[in-house]
Amino acid sequence: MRWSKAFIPTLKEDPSEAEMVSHKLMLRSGMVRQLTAGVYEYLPLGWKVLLKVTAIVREEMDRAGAQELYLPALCPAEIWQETGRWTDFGDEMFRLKDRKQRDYALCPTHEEVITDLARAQKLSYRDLPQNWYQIQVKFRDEPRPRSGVLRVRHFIMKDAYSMDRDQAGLDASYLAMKEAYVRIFTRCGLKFFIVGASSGLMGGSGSQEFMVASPSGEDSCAVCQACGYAANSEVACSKPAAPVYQDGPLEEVSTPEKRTVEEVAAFLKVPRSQLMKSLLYMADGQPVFVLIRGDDELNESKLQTALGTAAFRPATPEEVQKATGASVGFISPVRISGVRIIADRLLQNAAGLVSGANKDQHHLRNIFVGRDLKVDCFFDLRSVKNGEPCPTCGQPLALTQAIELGHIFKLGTKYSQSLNATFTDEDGIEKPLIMGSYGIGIERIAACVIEQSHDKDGIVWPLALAPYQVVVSALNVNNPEIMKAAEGLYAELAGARIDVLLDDRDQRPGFKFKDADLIGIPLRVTVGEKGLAEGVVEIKRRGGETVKLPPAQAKQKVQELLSVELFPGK
RNA sequence: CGGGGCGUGGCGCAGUUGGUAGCGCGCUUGCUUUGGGAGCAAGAAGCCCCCAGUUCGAGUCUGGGCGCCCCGACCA
Repeated sequence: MRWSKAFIPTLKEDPSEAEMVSHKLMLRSGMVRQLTAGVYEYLPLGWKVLLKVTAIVREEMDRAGAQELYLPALCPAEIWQETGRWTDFGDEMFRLKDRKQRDYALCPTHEEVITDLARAQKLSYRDLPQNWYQIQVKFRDEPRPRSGVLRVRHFIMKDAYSMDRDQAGLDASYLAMKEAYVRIFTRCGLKFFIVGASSGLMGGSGSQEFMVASPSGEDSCAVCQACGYAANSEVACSKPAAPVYQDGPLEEVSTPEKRTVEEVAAFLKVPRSQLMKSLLYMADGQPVFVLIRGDDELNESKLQTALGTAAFRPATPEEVQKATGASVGFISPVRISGVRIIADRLLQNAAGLVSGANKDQHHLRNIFVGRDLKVDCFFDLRSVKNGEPCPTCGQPLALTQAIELGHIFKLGTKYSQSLNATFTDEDGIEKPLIMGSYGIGIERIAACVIEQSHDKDGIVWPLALAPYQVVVSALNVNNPEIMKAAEGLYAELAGARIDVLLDDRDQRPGFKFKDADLIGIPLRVTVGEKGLAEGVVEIKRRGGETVKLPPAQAKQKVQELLSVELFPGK
């Protein structure tokens, strides 16, 4: 490609809407432009990078035995209604009607479609296992798109779905995908880690996420350096020290206008850990008390698992009044009957607690959980805090912000059962397919690589993802000698099937260097008057050292540098 | 959905007590220049987010919308 003909609209200044480095650099390097909130256009340079990413993904998925197919993004409501997710997805699903007023969705994910495909095939155990994948656009009406290409409403995903006859088969399929993911992210040059994760709306028995540490990440992960325990905070647990409780007679105390944990603890001169937060939630339309220690934070992901439903929310002040007779801040399950009570495990056998008296401006002291209220069930409901002991080895856990790049799920039979997707086993009996699902955010890979690999001048692409591997900079297009040498090299490199860009723009050298650095091309071959006077061209690694050598040897040297970088360690 | 910020040439921004819009970058043309985002000269390019008001007169004041960004909530 000749730069003079290429559409690479670079920007000298940072666009004001961008906050993250990757966002700024993607805009400045002319990779992407925003069309509207959470919707991006990929310009030629950005698209080339995505093509490099998807090529790696395809190679590794194929190597792992998966087969590529292509499913529609437009999908009728019926199959979503069959699994219940027409409702579960709520506002996050883009919905539309056709001319006959039939409901459709723009698919946010494809379990329903793939399962529908599988059930129509009347599979035999002989056909199994199967693993089908696609690289395709997904639509999600995010409440708040942000961070450039990281959280968007329209994005490309590689999604794969495995079908097995039994759990052992699923385990093998899952492991194969996990290994493929490790290879994919490694080849993309990413530093990543794997955490145990919540299955959320997807359902199923277990899942893991592939994470890249980043202060801008939206997920928090608890990681143990000592034993390797790593989990998303949605599911992470810890072994906090067992508190010592002092028992005493239940008593009511006046606490005028003291509503929050801080206010009450300060007023009564007790540590926050001695308070019991009594939260009233509405779950599937029924009130439920959720109890947690005063110094802990309720983890809503864990609460969802405990409640077994996603349809829950904090009760309104009116609902609180109706259930307890008091206002928010002065309630507890003590002396309340007919309301389900769930509590964090740390409150098991807890005594001497302070919580609301169900009477405005009053609290209770010395609440003894075993005596004064009856908890229906204890769960782990609290969020892990930085530095708490690891649940497996006891060493301190570190909380790290991270970006989710991929997520793999053991779905089991959630979709095959609700959609009746079965196979016929050896014994002639139809059984539900045991399924797994595996996703990778394609754009996120590109953004995370930029986050991890850039300097003050711009992107530093690893060779595997670079839109061009080499740029030949002809420093003065009005000098025939330079142009002859540059054109010659360009033709030679292109002929060797190297992705090469010829900077033949009528610009000053500094301008060209800045641009080349900005878009992050790994190797730059500089053809200028200075060099030619000595009979050499210069080959410079992005952000690295320069070698000078005669033009005739340049191609070989470039190939050498490229092959070293493409197969690191070999 | 709560809180905050911002909408003015393609991009980054300025615009005073209300008086008919400007700077830098980019773009076009010419000349000079050519090793880290050149200089000079001449140009083109603006429904000042939209709609209503107030006013002789609104980018500026008032009201109502819409859009975008950030924080939180939410979220494979």
